[in-house]
This record gives sequence, C-alpha cells and structure tokens, in this order.
Amino acid sequence: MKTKTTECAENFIHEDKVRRSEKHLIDGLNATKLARTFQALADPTRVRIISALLKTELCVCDIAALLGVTQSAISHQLRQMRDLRLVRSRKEGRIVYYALDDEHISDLFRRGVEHLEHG
Amino acid sequence: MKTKTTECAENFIHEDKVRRSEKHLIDGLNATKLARTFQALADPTRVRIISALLKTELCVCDIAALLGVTQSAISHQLRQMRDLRLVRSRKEGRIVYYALDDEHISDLFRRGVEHLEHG
DNA sequence: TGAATATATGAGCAGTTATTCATATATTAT
DNA sequence: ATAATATATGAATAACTGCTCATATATTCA
Repeated sequence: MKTKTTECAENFIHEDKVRRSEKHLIDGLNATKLARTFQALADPTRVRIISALLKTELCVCDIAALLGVTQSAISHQLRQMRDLRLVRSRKEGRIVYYALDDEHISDLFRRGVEHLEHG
Repeated sequence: MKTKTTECAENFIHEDKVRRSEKHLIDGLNATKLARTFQALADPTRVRIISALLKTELCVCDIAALLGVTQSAISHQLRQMRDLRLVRSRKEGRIVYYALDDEHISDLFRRGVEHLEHG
C-alpha cells in the first residue's frame, strides 16, 4: 500500500489516561453552551460596558460617551447583551437605561479582573 | 439647520451616575487583555480540550480520538493554547503529551461549568 | 405641527477564526 | 534504507463578528 497515514491508530494509545479523562469530558452541546457564555465576555467593548454597569445603571448615550464609542456600536452590543440576558433595559421617556442582569456573568467578570490584577 | 442628530448631547445626561461608573471603568488596554482571557475559553473545541485535560495529560492522538475531531484541528488548537500558556507540552519519542498549564484559566473554566449546572 | 433628541436597526464591510487539505518533520520499526 | 506512525504547519475557505453608515422609530419641546 501507499504511504498514507495522517490518522492516528484505531485504538487509543493510552487507554488508562483516556478512561480517566472521559469521566470529566464535556459533551459537544454543553461545550457549545459554555463557550457561548465565555464568548459574551470575549470582546473589549462588552467588557467595558459591563465594567461601566457594575455599580449603576446608565443610559445608552452616557455609555457611548463614557467609552468613547459610537451610539450605534453601543446599541448593537447592548441588543446582543440583552439577548444573552447579560443586561436588562428600562425605558423612561425617550431614555433607555441598561443595567446588569446576570450575577453569574458579573461574577465571572470579577474573577477575570482578579486574574488580571495578580496574574 | 438641517435635521441632523444621531449623536447624543455634548455633556453627559446623568453626571452623577457617570461619576459613579467611572471609578470602576476598565480602560481599553485592560479590557482587551481581559477579553482575550475569556476568548481563550470561547470555543467549544478548546473547552472540550480543557475538560479532557482536567485530570490527566493526554497525547494529541488520544485527544483527537476522544473528541472526535481531526488530528490537524486539534493540533492547531493546541498550538494556539500553548501560545496562550493554557497548556504545556512534553515530548517523549514521537508522542507529545499536553497538560493544563494555567490554574487561572481552569479555575475560570470550573466556574463556568458551575454556572451551567445550576444556572 | 415641526424640529430636536435618544435609541434601534438593517445592510455592508473588514477583520478574525476554526477547520480542512495537503504536506512536512520527526521518530520508530522492519 | 524504507515504511509506518505521531505531530506540526501553511494555505485556502467558510463562517462569524463588530463596526460604520444611513435611516427608522419614538418621545419631547417649542
């Protein structure tokens, strides 16, 4: 036969290690969910929005000005974040206030910051 | 003048809230760093690789077989993860073993899993 | 009513990313 | 030396993402 092998062996090379690993292995669906969770925090603008909302609600306008980002960009991100249940909104006249809506995420966020600080 | 205003006011709308928010605001550079940290966990394949390595080291071949992903795909991801210092590698003959190299990240990972479980 | 303001949104674009495919390198076995 | 095996990697591609630009909607104000 030709020299044709990019694939690994048919059986595991280290059965023992694989068995040990299998127990904690995450399945595809949960991996996707988990990845999506982290994805929510995987953008600088979203990270800054979250940091801005840590202690108080803010209107779109002020978030945009505070971060030095376009109103449109912020609005798009906020919509995404609302779909992900990261933030909730409250309308008062023509002003819309956004606030954090998920302590899980803000908890993860805080952990991330800790690692940044003494990592 | 024409009707031309997509921009918000020149001054903040809610000085008080903005002042409160400013104190905790993350700057662009740190936001980028933080986002990159979470980015590392923002992909299903990487998440599964991490879960596979939680309790033991594994060779590339076994990781690929265990996850049902191409050797090449795994190898590419591992390279990226090594550049990010998420994993380290050790070579023995023609076999390369990978293991987790960053408890910070695996800590974040575990937190994420917790949230999945009772979230 | 009409102008101004705050926010939302669709389309398009540019940059990024995960995977595949082909192939290279390194090590072991025959 | 030759074949087989384990891993790495470059190029190409397809999908995704974040932003901009133009514009729509909603509300307030004069």
